[in-house]
Amino acid sequence: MQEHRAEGCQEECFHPDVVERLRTEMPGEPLQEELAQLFKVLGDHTRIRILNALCLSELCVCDLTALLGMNQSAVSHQLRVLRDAKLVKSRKLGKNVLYTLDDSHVSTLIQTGSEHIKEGK
Amino acid sequence: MQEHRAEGCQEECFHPDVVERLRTEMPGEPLQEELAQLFKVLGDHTRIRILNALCLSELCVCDLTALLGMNQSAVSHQLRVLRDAKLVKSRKLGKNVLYTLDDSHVSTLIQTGSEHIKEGK
DNA sequence: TTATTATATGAGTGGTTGTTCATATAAGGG
DNA sequence: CCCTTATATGAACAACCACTCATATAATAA
Repeated sequence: MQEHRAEGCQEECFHPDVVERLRTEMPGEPLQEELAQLFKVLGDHTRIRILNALCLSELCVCDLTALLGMNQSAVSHQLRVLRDAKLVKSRKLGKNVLYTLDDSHVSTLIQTGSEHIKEGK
Repeated sequence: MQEHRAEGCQEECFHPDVVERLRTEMPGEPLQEELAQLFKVLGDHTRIRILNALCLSELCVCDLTALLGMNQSAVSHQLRVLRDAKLVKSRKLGKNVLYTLDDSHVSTLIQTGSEHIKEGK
């Protein structure tokens, strides 16, 4: 049958017209790449614990080191990753460096992600 | 000085009281691990492109393969990852399998992430 | 049945990344 | 100045992961 071939995948795909429309309506590649990079930074157990902690209070590196029970070096490395991704900010106070979340989007992302998990039972 | 030592890091950390409070107020480890896992799944260029496409329309595997211009096998592998993470759902239609976003949290996450990037200039 | 097509999956592999170790920088205290 | 402490960083290594290739499964057509 002709009509069925028109809906098949062998020539191109199931919905060639929709695919063509998507090419113009989808976000640009640079934004999508940055998005993936952002979520990649969020996708680590240590960094999630850091962000969850900073959701509740401003903390210095040794606070986080004590809270997470891990190497100070490892914590600093992850804080650098979080800072490069603009997920946290820092300010110096004497010998210490205090970290906070960069803006409200960060806590929103964590909140939404948590809800998704809980609702998935 | 005594008072300054009480605020220092050498014994434990800068804010031992705050850290102690955080231990009880923070989400449990299992949830945080699942959160990290969720974001890890979101943190891939190919999967982000798939999700952005599914934000706009239900699509079958060959639609996505054509849209992304990549191996069908690679697309199927990533769809499996997305399905395991409950980020997408699928339904069979003849020889095809149609994919959609699992729920609204997924598009909310992508939306919030995109806003964060755009506002970061 | 056999042939064709759409999708899924196991194995192998190159590239990425989180941690540890050692060291460097920076800020006070004495 | 020197000494201690808080934080940052470079190198190296192990673990993980996204892709490719080959093949398997599922569904329709003839």
